[in-house]
Amino acid sequence: MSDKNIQEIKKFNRFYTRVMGLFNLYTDKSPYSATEALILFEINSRENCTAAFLSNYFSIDKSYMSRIIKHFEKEGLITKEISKEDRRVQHLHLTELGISTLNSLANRASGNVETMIEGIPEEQIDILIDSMESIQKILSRINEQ
Amino acid sequence: MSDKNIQEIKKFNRFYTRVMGLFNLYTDKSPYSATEALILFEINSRENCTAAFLSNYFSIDKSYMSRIIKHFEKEGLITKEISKEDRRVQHLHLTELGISTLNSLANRASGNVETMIEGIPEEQIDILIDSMESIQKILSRINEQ
DNA sequence: AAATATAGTTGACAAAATCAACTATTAATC
DNA sequence: GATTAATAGTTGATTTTGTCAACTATATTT
Repeated sequence: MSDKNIQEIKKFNRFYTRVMGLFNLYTDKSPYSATEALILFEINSRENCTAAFLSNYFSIDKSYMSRIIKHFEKEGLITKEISKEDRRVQHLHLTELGISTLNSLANRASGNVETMIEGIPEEQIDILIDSMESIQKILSRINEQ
Repeated sequence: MSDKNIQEIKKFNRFYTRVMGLFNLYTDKSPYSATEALILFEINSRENCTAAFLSNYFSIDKSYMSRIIKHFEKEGLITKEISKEDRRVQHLHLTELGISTLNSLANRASGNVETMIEGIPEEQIDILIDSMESIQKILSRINEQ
């Protein structure tokens, strides 16, 4: 692999790290961190999501994950339900409050994205979206759990 | 702006957040955090870099930045030099040790990027790089300090 | 000269994350 | 089928990361 390519990818990583820092998606003025928002999102998206899955998926220590989940439960955002097949595992589900909290975080994130791209001409946005889709497609192995 | 586009960008943000988490660029098995690595990188890249610049550039609280810099100084990675034009400001410079530390962090990051893209065919990599360049170009307003 | 603004520091604190030890349960091996 | 190993999740202790407000020193504005 050419070193030039590696350098270019690293440059993009630095760039995009900062983009996400500046538009701290989900996070600003919210009592929930970006990590917590992403976790809520996954709990909502997956049938029978578990702490072990989330811990592995986000490479977050299971003890920390346990505390985040405990916190969500205490706040009334989620419920835990012990699996019938395996009594060690707990399926996670958003409550009504959890769903509406996630929605408000998601709306905030949408607002931030709008700010991020405001003023960019339509055809540039199309290129942006295409590029983002390409990157995901090419790196999608990562999506495998 | 179409909601579909917003959703697609948010999806990419979630995706790439995780990519960066998994390949925690710079960071793994290193005594320096990703933030610290990025700061060292900037100090090295900019003439007369200052704490105020870094604080603003990365949206990091100036008190925290002050401590990170103090830590670098204590470790012998940087030196501070009071500006002649304005005695409030301190120009930051990497020492030899700072440079070699940054190099070793950068090598580690390169290794991680290689792992990230290994097995991806050449022409896909080209698309990946092009896409990354497009995104940077389109969002580059952000780079303005 | 006085008021404001900026660069950086410090103390106190809070939030985020890690590590190791632990319980409970299930799966694998003898 | 008993023993061992593995997995899901929890808890306590601790460290790292980040925030907030007050402060000093210098520079800029009025």
